[in-house]
Amino acid sequence: MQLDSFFPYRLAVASEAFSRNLTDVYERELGLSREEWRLLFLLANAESMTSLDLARRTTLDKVQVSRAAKRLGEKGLIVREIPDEDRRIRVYRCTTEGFRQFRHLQPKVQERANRMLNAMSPEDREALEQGISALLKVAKSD
Amino acid sequence: MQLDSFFPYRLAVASEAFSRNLTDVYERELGLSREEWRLLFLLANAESMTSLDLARRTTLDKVQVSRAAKRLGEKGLIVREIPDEDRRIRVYRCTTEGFRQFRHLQPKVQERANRMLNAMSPEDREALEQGISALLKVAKSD
DNA sequence: AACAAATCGTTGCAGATGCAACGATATTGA
DNA sequence: TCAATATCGTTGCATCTGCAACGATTTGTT
Repeated sequence: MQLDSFFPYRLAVASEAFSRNLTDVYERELGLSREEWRLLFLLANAESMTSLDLARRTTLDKVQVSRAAKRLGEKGLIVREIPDEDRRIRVYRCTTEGFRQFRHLQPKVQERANRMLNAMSPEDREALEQGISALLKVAKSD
Repeated sequence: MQLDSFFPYRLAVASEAFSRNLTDVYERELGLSREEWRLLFLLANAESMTSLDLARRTTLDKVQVSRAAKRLGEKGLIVREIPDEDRRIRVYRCTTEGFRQFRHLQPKVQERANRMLNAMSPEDREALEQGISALLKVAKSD
């Protein structure tokens, strides 16, 4: 058995290569890490979210959320609020600037992703989508 | 557009989940990182390899190879040699213990991978294999 | 031969990461 | 009520990581 034919390895390499390609975009344009990008993505599409919501929906733990949110705050892209109902919790929302930057950036990221996906045949693309969906179901629970 | 339906995100989540599952095995059994596991994998299937060979075939850079190899050496799983032809280069090879541990560990890792893959339907599994192969081709070069 | 440039591996350092401990707040139960 | 317990976010710390710089060695040039 060769490493290059070991499926888990191939999956990891493909995913890393794809991811790095996208990271290039928001890293260079806005200086965002992948974690920050994920939070901005969620917050740009929601009125507001708590840390726990963010953690659940990004597969980040609370420390990562806390730090990524802190940096996004320092960049003026999101703001943090402490609700009176429960002062342990933090509620985040996009700033106007955050929305603006996201609207500017998202199409570029999408375009970069599409560039790679469009380099594949429609059949391969569909297979990939189907395979990843199926894998998500079985790998998540385990 | 929701984050959960954004393909790059789904790919990353699936890959991370899969990878973490396998890491559990060689992390717990031998205290190996993913980098170390990759090097051991290559060296257990080759007579010997140089740092450059290892780097090329693992998508690790030379620093990662150097550090992972150092740790594998400290664990007695591989040895390092400096060839007389070119004393800048390092040549690595598995120790008897390295081969032994790999033969012991590899089936367990494979089994864990198979457990997840077998939880998928044959069609999904095939689609996944096809999709990842195609993705590797386009994402690597870019 | 001798010096400049290139190659290779390692190390130092700054920043990132994961984990446990902590402080603040809220909930529970006696 | 109030003390014990649980929840949430942040911080400290040890470790890991990526990058540039470095020393050792080899190659190329004159």
